[in-house]
Amino acid sequence: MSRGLNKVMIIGHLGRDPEMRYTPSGRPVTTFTVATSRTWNTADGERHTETEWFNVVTWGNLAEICKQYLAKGQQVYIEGRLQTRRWDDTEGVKHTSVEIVASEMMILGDRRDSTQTQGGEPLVSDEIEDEYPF
Amino acid sequence: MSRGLNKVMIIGHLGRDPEMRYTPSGRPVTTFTVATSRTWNTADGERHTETEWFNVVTWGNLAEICKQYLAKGQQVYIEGRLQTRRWDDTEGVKHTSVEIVASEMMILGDRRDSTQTQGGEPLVSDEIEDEYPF
Amino acid sequence: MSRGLNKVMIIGHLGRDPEMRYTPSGRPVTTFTVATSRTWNTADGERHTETEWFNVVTWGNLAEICKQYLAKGQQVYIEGRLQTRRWDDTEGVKHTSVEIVASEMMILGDRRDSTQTQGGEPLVSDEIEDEYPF
Amino acid sequence: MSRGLNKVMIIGHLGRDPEMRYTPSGRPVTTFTVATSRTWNTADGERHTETEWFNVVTWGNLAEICKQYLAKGQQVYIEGRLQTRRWDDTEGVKHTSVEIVASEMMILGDRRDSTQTQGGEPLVSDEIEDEYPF
DNA sequence: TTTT
DNA sequence: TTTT
Repeated sequence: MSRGLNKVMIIGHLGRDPEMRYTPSGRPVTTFTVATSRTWNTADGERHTETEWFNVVTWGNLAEICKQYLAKGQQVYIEGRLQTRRWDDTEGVKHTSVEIVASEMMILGDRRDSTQTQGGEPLVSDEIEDEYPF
Repeated sequence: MSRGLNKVMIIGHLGRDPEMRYTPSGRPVTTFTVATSRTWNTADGERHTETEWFNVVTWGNLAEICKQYLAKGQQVYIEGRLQTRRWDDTEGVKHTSVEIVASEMMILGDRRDSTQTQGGEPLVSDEIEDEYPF
Repeated sequence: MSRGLNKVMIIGHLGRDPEMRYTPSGRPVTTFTVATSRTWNTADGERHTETEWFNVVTWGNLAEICKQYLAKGQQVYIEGRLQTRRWDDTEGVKHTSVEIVASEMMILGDRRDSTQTQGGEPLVSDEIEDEYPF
Repeated sequence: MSRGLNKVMIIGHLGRDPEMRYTPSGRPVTTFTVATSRTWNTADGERHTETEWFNVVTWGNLAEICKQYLAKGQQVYIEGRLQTRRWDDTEGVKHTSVEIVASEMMILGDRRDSTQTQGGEPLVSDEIEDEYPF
């Protein structure tokens, strides 16, 4: 049971390929950015678009899956909680980082496209399927 | 139809009374902060609590309702989208603000308590009910 | 990673005390109902309220927690997935049951109230706190 | 402000083309079905898939957009509330229908594919874009 | 830095 | 009835 709700759900496109590293204790962490766009018409009929960028962090198994199957440009659904981190850099300047700690990820759209984006030969569905460890 | 999803849902308690102001064009804006707590046990059995604070912004009718019915300490459900604003202050220092632009608000728990918190006589449920304009 | 999203989030009040039973293999299952109300005004100024009832099912640890801490009338947040079950009864009549298989539960409002509802002495917050196994 | 939360969010594929009709008062209503699949591995390593079907109802502008841009097989995000309707048919048999009354819809994946699915010539992106009234 |  |  939880004592509060802190839930973020986004659908958008990756701004760059995911990056994976390991904590000193060997735990995988993958980070990437996701752009979500919003379009609306003003009263005078003009059309506006605003893009909000999210920093996404994933841990453990999900980190490995994200590293392996996600690439720049792909459309994804991400669910997680919002986390603000604050730190001082070596020159004493304060920094704040807001990020989504993801608990769920879902690749949207056609998977063949996404595989092609990662370079290499396009795979047929069955071959992709067989590769999926989940 | 939207082109991306940017949805935040939180349940927590107000850190202070809401503040309402008006834009130059007369549109009401109400802001307040909400704390959401998360508790978990580490592998060695220790218990941790972490609190994430959210800045909430509401506009129009919802701004007026929030000003009128919310108070410090109350438990609320807030739904909206995340928005990052960046600006330079008069000394040229860069600032970033992350806030939830709320589209839904729901008072949780017993309303008599919340009314008492706002000062004045405690009201019975029916009397409160009659006051609600929505 | 999931292949589809099936997510339900509700806030409402329990229609009756939860009921716990065990599967043949000893796994606890707790069920209860939750009412969520929606109020709106029609064009001609009349006010309407509609109540939607949800059947909630919880398994394992969450089932035990729900049995122990929830009671009729309490306000809760429930998150889970929607599941439709179909079966024929002994007379061959077809039945359909739609229920939320809960993954998250959160008691809303003041806990002292909820404890009182369960009968027995009202507890102060700290005492309740100590009892919580999660 | 709402008095309860009743929110459903799904991502899945349309089981058939949407159907639009009009109420006696001329209000458009579009209905379609969406399949959401869930895959998991049992303890003994077997893989299971379960599909949950949702009936989706949309009204007004959203109904017209869904009729115009959705087709069988497309992947969509749908957000709305769950509604149960009960009625007796002409032979006195009781019926129950559970459906999502949608408030948001988002087409996922590549739009060119979805347009092709609707039959006719595949369109290039710009041509599709120009057609979009929102 | 994404996408339509 | 969908999709991977």
